[in-house]
Order: sequence, then structure tokens, then C-alpha cells
Amino acid sequence: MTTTDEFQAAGAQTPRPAGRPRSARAEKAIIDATLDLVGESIGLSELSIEAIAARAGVGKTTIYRRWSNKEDLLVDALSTLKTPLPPLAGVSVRDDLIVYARVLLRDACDARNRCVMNIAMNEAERHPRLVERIHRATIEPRRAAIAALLRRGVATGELRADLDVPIAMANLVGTVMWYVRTEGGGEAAGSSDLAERIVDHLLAGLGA
Amino acid sequence: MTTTDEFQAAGAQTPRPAGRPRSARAEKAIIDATLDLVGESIGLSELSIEAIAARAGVGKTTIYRRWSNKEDLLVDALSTLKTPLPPLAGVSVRDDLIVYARVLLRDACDARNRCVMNIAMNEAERHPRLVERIHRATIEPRRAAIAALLRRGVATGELRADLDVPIAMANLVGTVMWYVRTEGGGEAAGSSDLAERIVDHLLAGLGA
DNA sequence: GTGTTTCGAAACTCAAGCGTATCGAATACG
DNA sequence: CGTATTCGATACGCTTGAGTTTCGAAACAC
Repeated sequence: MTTTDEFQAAGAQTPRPAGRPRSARAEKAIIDATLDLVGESIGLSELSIEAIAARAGVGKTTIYRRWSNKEDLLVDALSTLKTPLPPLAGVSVRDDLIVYARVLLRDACDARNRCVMNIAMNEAERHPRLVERIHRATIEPRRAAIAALLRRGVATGELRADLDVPIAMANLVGTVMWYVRTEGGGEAAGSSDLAERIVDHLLAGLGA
Repeated sequence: MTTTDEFQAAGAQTPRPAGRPRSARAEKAIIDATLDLVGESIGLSELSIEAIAARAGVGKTTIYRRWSNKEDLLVDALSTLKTPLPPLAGVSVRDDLIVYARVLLRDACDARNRCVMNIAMNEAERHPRLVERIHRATIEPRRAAIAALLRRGVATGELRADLDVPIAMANLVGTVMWYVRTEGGGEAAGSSDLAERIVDHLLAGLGA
């Protein structure tokens, strides 16, 4: 830390409170350390503020001055993860399914995003506000997007007319998630045509 | 507790040690309480011996006299869950796939079994011995059985000749798991033809 | 310079939970 | 009966971590 990284947006109507300004660098370090540790230790109860402070090279005071407790910090940290859904080319449903499958694959292979899913699925009754926020920010938009894509496929005749959309969604998402979990997570991302193979497999079906 | 439930197998070569015998009822109560709490609190670190003792109506002494630590208790408790794989009728691959899908559905809806999966997937580096044992006792046999069934289908021509077995396994297992997680867990088990619909969906594929 | 606020570090209080030890009562054997 | 062991209950020492407080130093405004 040779240079000073303190600053404030200093809007005209916020006349810059007196005293030393809060370090933006410290804030980013705290968020990063939190996400790192969330990615390593899966349970939220294993995640300690002291470990976050140590990892971030920051005093606990600096954390508690910004967030009043662990859950508030987690809400802010996890909300920085929501990668935007990629735009769809919109040419063929198959191509768009592959685009989404690639996103699912990438997220499923990333430790941070994987833990968001674990938290959303496992800690619903222990951290309802946190899980609710994750659902609204990340999960629900993706569900809606995939459902809309599947319905588009039914409408255009590219998919079966009697398609069961909930089952088809479980097909796509569940296959990707389970594949990554069982067949080594890291290597799966490398083979770039995996998403393509999974989608074609689903479209064609298992039957002869 | 009006009657006495103490006993010992008392084989001829084990001459029944002196003193009050250990209570088989207490042992069962401990295992049951452990599985109940595992089914409620998903993380192993949230699971406390003291809560197990309280739930089982048992002193901590009675637990520590039988298991030296929490992990040993968990290994024994979880190993009582392994429901045997059902025999296959062996007539058609579709029927056998439905049999397995039903087993997967039932297990995925049961809180206890669901937590075994969570532990196996999430706590690999924290409890390697426990996870290893779960894998050998429960997961690996099922993986092998499903893989064998799929290969049989390829051999008999009921399934595509170019079937990618790992992807097909992720299809079946992932679809069931994900469906239960997203579309209400409890109700899914009720509709008895869900397994059938999922399998037929997979066999036919999504394409028109 | 003075005043105000934040900084990292360290100490603190408080609660939870592990694993152990001790207690009187209960249950077996002989 | 005496002896041995387990029973549930309780207390203990110990560690971990949450959240607070205090401290001297640093970073700003004036």
C-alpha cells in the first residue's frame, strides 16, 4: 500500500463527511476474501468473520463498520456474482440451448457459483432472506429464460408438441449439474463441445 | 421404559462380560436421533453431539462409550441407510430404467437419503473417510448397476448404438434429482407415474 | 497545525459445543 | 448379599468464533 486509494463518489448533495474516508480497496478485499472462502468451505457456518478478515488482510473492525453481521456481508458478497445471462442468437432453438448449456457448465465448474447453488438449496430454512435474495437475483431469471426458450421451441415445431417443460428443464439443468459433479469437475469445462454433445443427446433421446 | 431391554448376543466364545449390559434401545435411539438431525440440518458441523443426546433422551456418556467421536457415529448411522437395489425384471430396458428411476425418486424425496448425497458431494475434503465409505457402500453400486443397464440396452438395440453412457447416466440421475429439488420435493413422490414419464421423456428426446 | 474519521491490531466478553470426569441409581452376574 | 458395568445427569476445562472495545497511527478537511 504505497499509494492512497481512499476516495468517495462525492456527489454534490453528499458533502463528503469529515475524517478519513473508508478504503475502497479494503472493501473489495473483504468481498473477494469472502467469496474465496465460500468457494472453499461449503457450509456457511464454517465461514468465520475472523478468517475473512485474515484472508483480506483487514481488521475485524473494518468489516463490522460496514456490515452489522455475517449474513449481511454474505448477501452483498454473493450478489456481486450474478453473471448476466448471455444474449441469444435466436436462430435455432438447438443453438440457443447450447448457449445456455455452456453457461450452466461454466457456472457449475466454478467453485464460487457452485456454492451459491449449494447455499440456495441447502440453507433455505436457516438463512431465508439470503436464499430468497439469491433466488430472485440469479435462479429465477435463468429458470424463466430457459422455460421461455423451451416454449419457443415447441411453438416453432423444433421441439415436441407434447413437451413437458418442467421435466425438460430438469433434463437440461440436472444433466449438466450431475455430469460436472460425477465426471471430474475441472476437466469437463475444458472439452468445449461438451455442451453441444449434451444438448444433442437430449434432443435425440436415448432410444434407438 | 417399563420392561428391560438389555441383552447381548452372548455367543459361546464371548462369555458375557460382568456388569450391566449396554442398552440396545439407547443405541437405536442414538442412531435414529442422529439420522433425524442429519436430515434436518444439512451441514455436518451444525450437527452437535449434545443435540443428538438430547433428542435421543440419552446422556453424552452413553454416546461416547460407543463411538469415540462424531465422525465414527456418523459412519455407523449413515451405513444403516443403504437401501438395497431392487432386483430387475429384466424384460425390457425401459421397464428396468423405470424401476431405477423410482428408487432414485424415492431416495431423493427422503430427507435422510438426500443428506447422504449432500454429504458425499460437499464434504469430500473435510471428511474423506466418511465420504469414501458412503461412496463404496451406496453410490458406486448404483452407478455400476445403472451403467450396466444402459450398456445392456445398447447391446440389445433398445438404446442408440452411439450412446454416451456417462451423459446418459447424468441424464437419468440428474433429471430426477433436479426435478425433485425444483418442483416440490414431497408432492413429486406422490404422482406414481412420474418415474415413467421421466424415462419415456428421456428415451424419446426433446426433439420433434 | 487541529479535529474527525478510518485504519489494522489486539484485547475483551459471551455463547456453543467437544470430550472428560464424577455422581447416585439401575441392572446384570454369582 | 457383593461386585461390575452402564445408565442419565451434571459439571468441568478447553477451543472456536461472534461481536465489542481500545489503542496508536494514518488520512482527510479546514
